[in-house]
Amino acid sequence: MANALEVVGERWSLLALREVFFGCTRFDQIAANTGASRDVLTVRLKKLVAAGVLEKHQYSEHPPRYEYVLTESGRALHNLMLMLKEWGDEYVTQGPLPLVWQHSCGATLEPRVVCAACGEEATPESLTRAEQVTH
Amino acid sequence: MANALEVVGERWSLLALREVFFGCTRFDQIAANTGASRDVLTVRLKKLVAAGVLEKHQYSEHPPRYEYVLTESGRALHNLMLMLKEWGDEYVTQGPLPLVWQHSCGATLEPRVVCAACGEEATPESLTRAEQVTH
DNA sequence: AATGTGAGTTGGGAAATCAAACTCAGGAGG
DNA sequence: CCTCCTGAGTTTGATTTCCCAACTCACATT
Repeated sequence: MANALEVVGERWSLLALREVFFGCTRFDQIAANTGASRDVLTVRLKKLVAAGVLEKHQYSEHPPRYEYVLTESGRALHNLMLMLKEWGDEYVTQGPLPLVWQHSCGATLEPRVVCAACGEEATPESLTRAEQVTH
Repeated sequence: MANALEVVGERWSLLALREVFFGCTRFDQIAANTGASRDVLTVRLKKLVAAGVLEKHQYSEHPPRYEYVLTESGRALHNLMLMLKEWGDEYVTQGPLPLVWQHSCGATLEPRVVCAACGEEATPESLTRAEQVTH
């Protein structure tokens, strides 16, 4: 957790990534939609690129224009963002939700975290420490 | 997401909550295990209590001693923390993982986010915007 | 009486944040 | 050709936060 937070735990990082997920990949859009100040956003995006979460692509040479795209590592943050939104929706946000996801099965998405092996929910009580495993 | 980050998005908040999940519920323990400075930790814990994520219980009157316990809202952060750890393990942490969870089914936990309705994975491609729903 | 512990407070300097203005490269319009 | 506009940052100067070490205060222990 601490390692993950080193990379995406600073203010604006996750909101910037949310914008990229939404297809807002350009600097000015991200700045406008997140509310981050431009200087801080510059630093955050550089850090995310350095960490391999985003890549900076030049999509036009004349004039020089850039966009930020997700790497695999960045795309893998989708689950984290779903849970963050879910918790916020459930316990923080008052009134109507600004966004509701519909799953391809037709239902309104209610995300659940399960064990990949057995499909049962991963609750705090269902977990115990395992012996060290080399990564 | 932004609302959730307002509550748990500041530095040390999630690490403090991790400690409480681990059963380290006392101020000095949390400070030592997270590395947060004591003054900042004081502010964070107060904010988490105010937000209804933690409760401060006095478990001894003479001498006066306190512990922080999770509310339902706090316990609901478990999923978020699992995903944060999972992403860090997968894309940030080098070398052996400091902690591996075993699910009650016997397998090493590999958390997956699925749609509660159909049990299929909730990928970015499987989601579309739904119409507004009152909370 | 002296020392220890838990749970913070306090103080001062370093670092990060903010908003607004500025830069720079390159169109677009007249 | 001259002026205005846009995207993508930089710069600047004024706040806020953060960090760390030392201090407090109420009890307990030796």
